[in-house]
Amino acid sequence: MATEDVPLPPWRKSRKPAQLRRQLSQDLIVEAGLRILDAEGLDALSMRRVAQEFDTGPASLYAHVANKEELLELVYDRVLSEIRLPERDPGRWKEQLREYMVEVHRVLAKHADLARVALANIPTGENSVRMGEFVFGLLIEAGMSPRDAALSMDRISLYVVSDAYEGSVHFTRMRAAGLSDPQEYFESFVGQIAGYYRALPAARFPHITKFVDALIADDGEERFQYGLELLLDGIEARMPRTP
Amino acid sequence: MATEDVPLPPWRKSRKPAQLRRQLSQDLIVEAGLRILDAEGLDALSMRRVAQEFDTGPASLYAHVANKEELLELVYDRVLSEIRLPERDPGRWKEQLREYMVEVHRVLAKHADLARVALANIPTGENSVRMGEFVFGLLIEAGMSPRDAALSMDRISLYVVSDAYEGSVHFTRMRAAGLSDPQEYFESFVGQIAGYYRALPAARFPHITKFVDALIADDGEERFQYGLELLLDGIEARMPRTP
DNA sequence: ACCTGAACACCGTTCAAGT
DNA sequence: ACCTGAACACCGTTCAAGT
Repeated sequence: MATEDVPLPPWRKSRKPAQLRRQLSQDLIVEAGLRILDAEGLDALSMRRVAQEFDTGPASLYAHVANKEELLELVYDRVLSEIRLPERDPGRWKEQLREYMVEVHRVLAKHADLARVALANIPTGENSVRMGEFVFGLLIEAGMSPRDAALSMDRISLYVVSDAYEGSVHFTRMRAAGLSDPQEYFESFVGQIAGYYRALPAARFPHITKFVDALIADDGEERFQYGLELLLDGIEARMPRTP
Repeated sequence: MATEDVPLPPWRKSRKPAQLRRQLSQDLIVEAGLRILDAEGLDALSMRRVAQEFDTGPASLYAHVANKEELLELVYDRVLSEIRLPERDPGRWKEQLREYMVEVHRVLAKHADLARVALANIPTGENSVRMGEFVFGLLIEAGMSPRDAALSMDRISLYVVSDAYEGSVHFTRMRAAGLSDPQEYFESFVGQIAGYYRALPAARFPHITKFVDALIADDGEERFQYGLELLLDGIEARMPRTP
């Protein structure tokens, strides 16, 4: 993959001389991991698959990363580095917070089911603290108490990451089903859910069966927005008055 | 594990006659899976490990469950069956919703990292719809529009499950570290975080470094409660006036 | 219909041996 | 210091053969 070798004639035992060993590095490994993640998903991102990218075995990676967990955290932080943060403007804290959440969500959604890494690992990489300083600082400067700001920041992060992960579950299922058109997948999935709801016994499930249309009306993006506004309104209620 | 056999003398080839084959069933398999989950965590819950519980190989399970995913969903629904729901009282919708969220969170937290199954699978088992009918019906009866009720229910579920999962990540780490006292783990973990924050350059991270105490003040339970109230307040703001 | 052993195509990590 | 092949201890699932 790395260097395009001329293939050896089949009767020659293809033994690479030791001098041609690949020159690995942590950065190269992380980039390869990210490529695999984007193209094939998190489940395909194995140590063996990454090593394959350098025509070698998985043992070669352990000189540059401690283990798979560290590799995933490095890939995660690499992706977070794509997030650009504006200058803080506390007077517009609500708009800025909304924009921030949408931006983080967008970047995570771009990279398959990477959000699962964040959920499973409580990341503390460079970019995580950079983002933490932005949100925490914004809330503090807008007048919130440090305790409320810390708690709000924490809940905001959980919400964005968990919703991004939920979205990626659908994406992964779509890929597993061999579909490539999100629209097509979405309609067939929603159709199945609707059919299931309609088939439920109305006596035991009166509200679900009565309002199936409302239950399937909103897609992932609208659901994300709704929860986002719920949280923002809750946070606003805890913000000191600024009339 | 299942039947307490008298051990064979070592010189006897211990070959079970075919008539003594285990009598498997889906229920027995699900119960065994739940036992393993509770005792050793979700990562230990493999088809091979479940089969071991019946002194057989993993292939034997496939007559009763389609695959591992189905087994996990069955275990998940089995756990949800522990949740008791009260009579709906729309006048107390906020209290009832709070109690519901706390109850679901409590049951999930009891069963290791099972919440991961919910997050990865969009469950549609019997108990999921039972819970859905409760929450959706409560919001409808309290006067909410079907659309808002559907969206609110969806966000509530995501919040409870994702927070339960986040909590279980700590629990799993505690077990991996060989600790058994949550207090001990919590203090060492929080101590590490605090040390990391304090060591950050104050020029780039002025707010984090200044308010370390506030950032580490609240534990998982308090963070869960805080987000819960954020959501409830947001939902209340979308509820028609009832003065 | 249900159960089984063996096999297939994978995993992450370790270790001794190479350069 | 960095890279490697081989091995270890695992996975989920399939399949032909048994009862």
